[in-house]
Amino acid sequence: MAVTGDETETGTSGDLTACQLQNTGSSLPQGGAETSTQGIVKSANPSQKREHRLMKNREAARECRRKKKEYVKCLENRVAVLENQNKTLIEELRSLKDIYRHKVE
DNA sequence: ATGCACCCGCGTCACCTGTA
DNA sequence: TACAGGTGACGCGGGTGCAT
Repeated sequence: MAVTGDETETGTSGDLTACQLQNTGSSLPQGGAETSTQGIVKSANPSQKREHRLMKNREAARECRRKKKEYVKCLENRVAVLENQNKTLIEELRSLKDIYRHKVE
């Protein structure tokens, strides 16, 4: 059979998982005694806490968008690969039908 | 040059979910 | 149960292409 000239095999090929939008789980080391997650002192005043929260969220949003963009790009690549694969298979089917027709004639 | 529509990235808020 | 992180939704400002 051999899908000619295609790097991926038929069906759900391996790199599907490469497009998964997963949590990288930034694994922040839980800080020691007085600090919360990232250096902000637990006893910080409310406005400091708010600033810190906004800053963290800002970064989180940036990262989230970056990952989403990467994910979309990955899906687009996969679409391109599958479209090529589809074309190749259609072509193969066509030539097999041709061969078969000549045999029965 | 200018007005307009469209796109993109950003910051913020609100909500959800997982974890200690 | 409080807290932190991820993400959808919203509004805003700047860049770009196009018609006038």
